[in-house]
Formats: sequence, C-alpha cells, structure tokens
Amino acid sequence: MNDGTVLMDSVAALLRSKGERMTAPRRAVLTALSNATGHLSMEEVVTAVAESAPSVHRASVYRTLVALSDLGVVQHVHLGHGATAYHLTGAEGPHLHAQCRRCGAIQDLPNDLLSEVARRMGAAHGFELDATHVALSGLCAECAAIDGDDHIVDELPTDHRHGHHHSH
Amino acid sequence: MNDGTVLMDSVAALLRSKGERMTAPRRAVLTALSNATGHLSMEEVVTAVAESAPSVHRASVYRTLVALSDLGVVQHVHLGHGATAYHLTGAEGPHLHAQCRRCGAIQDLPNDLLSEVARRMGAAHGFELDATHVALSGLCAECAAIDGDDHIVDELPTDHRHGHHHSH
DNA sequence: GTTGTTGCAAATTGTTTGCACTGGT
DNA sequence: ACCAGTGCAAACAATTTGCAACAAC
Repeated sequence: MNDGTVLMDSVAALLRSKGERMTAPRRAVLTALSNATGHLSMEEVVTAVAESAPSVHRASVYRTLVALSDLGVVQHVHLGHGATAYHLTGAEGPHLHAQCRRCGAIQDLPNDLLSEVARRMGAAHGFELDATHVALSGLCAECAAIDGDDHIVDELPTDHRHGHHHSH
Repeated sequence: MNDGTVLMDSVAALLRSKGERMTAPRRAVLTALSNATGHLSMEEVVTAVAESAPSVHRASVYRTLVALSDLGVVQHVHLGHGATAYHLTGAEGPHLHAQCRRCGAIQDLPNDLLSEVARRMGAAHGFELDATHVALSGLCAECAAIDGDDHIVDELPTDHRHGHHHSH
C-alpha cells in the first residue's frame, strides 16, 4: 500500500483541466495500478479494484482505463494473445516487454534494445517503430531449458501474466 | 486460383500419418490460404472458404485452423490488437511482420532484422526470442507523415488488416 | 465398421452500450 | 444545478463445445 496522494492530485488536476472528474472508481484504478509492481491485465485490475472498492463495476474499470489512457496517464501493452496489460505511464520509465509464450512471464527490457532496429526500419521502409506498445514473444530462460519436451502453449490459458510460473 | 494438388496431397499424407483425415473443409481452408498472397485474418479465411465451399461452417474453420497449426502446416502471427493472421508455413519463407497502428497495414520484414537483438537478449537474459510470432507495432510511412493531426487509432475498427488503407 | 470430423445450436468469455440515477464541481 | 461518470442489465462480438449425423479410411 502506497501513499499516492501526489499521483491522485495531479491526475485530478489533469482531469479537471479537461472538464472531467476525479471519482472513486478512478481513484481505485489508479491505486491498483500504482500498488502493482509491474503490469496488470484487465482481470487483475478488476480484481484489485474489487478489493479496495467492491462496489465499482467491471464496466467502469473498462471505461476508466480508456479515460486514463486518453489522458496519457496509463499505457497499455499488447501481449502475445488477445490480452492487454496496463501500467501507469512512467511508472518505471519507458521500456520494452517480452513475454514467454510457454509460461506467460513478462520480462522488462531496456528501451534502447530496439533503437538500432528502429533506425534501420525507418531508413529502409519509412516505418516508425513503437516497440513499447507490443510485447516481443519467445521463451524465457527457464522454459527454453525445459523446451521441447512437452508441447508449447502459445495460446495461454487466459491469464498467466506477470511473474514466473512453472507447472513442473 | 492455384493448382495446389501437391500441397493437398502432402498435407493429406501428414494427416493420415497421425490418424487424422483430409476432408472438404480442410481442403477449403488450405485452398484459401494458398490462394492468398499474404496473411489472412480469421474473418478473411471464413469469407474465402465460404466462397469455395458455402456449406462449411464457421466453427469448422476454427477447428481446422487449430488442427493445421498443430500439424505445423499453418502458422499464425499475433497482430497488435486481439487479431491473429494465418498463413501457410513457408508460404514465403520465415519473415517478420510490422503493423501500422493507425491504418492497420501489415508490412513484411526480413527475418534477420532482429537477429542481433535476439542474440543480445539471449546473452543478457537467456530469453529466446521468436520474433516471427508477433507483429511489431508502429506507424507506416504514410501514416507517419500524416501523423499527429488526428488521433491515433490503436484499437483498430476490427479488421483492417493487410493492404494499405488511408481514410484521408 | 470404426472413429475422426462436421454442422448446428447453445454455452462461454470478453467488451461495449443505453439509460436512469448519483455525485463531483 | 448541471452534466460527467456510474451501476446495471442487456447487447455484441468472438470463440468454444456437446452432440447426433456423416463420411474418410
């Protein structure tokens, strides 16, 4: 549990400056995101919010996440499957993400990792890469070791995100 | 319209070797994928299949795509949003994909583009990158030019895939 | 004839929306 | 007091699944 008054106030100001309002659900979402170490899936946000404010409806979490995204306060990262992870902008600075397609663990990566590639893509195809927006896919060290013995999941069981899990 | 007899036969053999069967729906899906120049979304596969075999049910396309993926005959690429694109394995050799988050266009990229990065990730984090499996995100040349003037879509209207569209 | 596969409809899962009401400013 | 934001339920969309009929082998 974090103080978070500063965050709350600055976002409140930002909201008001656009004619929007700071409300309990929005506070709850912000709290959830700021207490989280890393990234949260929709489901995780909903769960976290439910703990601190059970009356907040699922739909409001969706709407809040959109609102805060528009504001630029939260960012989202598309993970391999259909899942999306959310985190406060600048929570830990801009960085890239890689997700293990077997265990679902997310790994943060330095944001300059792809800068050379980005430059090359820009030069060759005019494509302006935004690598922070989608997670790279692959196998984490642990899973790469276990590797081919049992078959690869790819379509994860709909929610292993974050943290390392290893079924065996 | 392509011949495709060779493909059909070899897949049929592969299927039989695993106790599975070559059926009309599967042929239709294979035909759809082999006639396509690039990648097809589920919707596009369904549509293409419907043309050559109207009696084939949506659900069978889903099941077929899974079956053929397990077989290794088709591959899928996760695009920015929840969408997934399918293509025959080796249709045009392994390659990377980048998707414009504004217009949704998909760009193929040489498969060695990330090899240096992959090496670095392997060395530093033990992460075994499989870059062909998820599309990179960014802005294509055209959209980068238009750029910031109207707001970026990101969550695409559920189906601009493939080919360039520019609403204005 | 056996059994993998299909078509269909119903069940899931994930997200959005219309609307009357509540609460921030 | 005004109107953005909320809770709720219903609408949507996308995908999966149980099952009887069917067809590949």
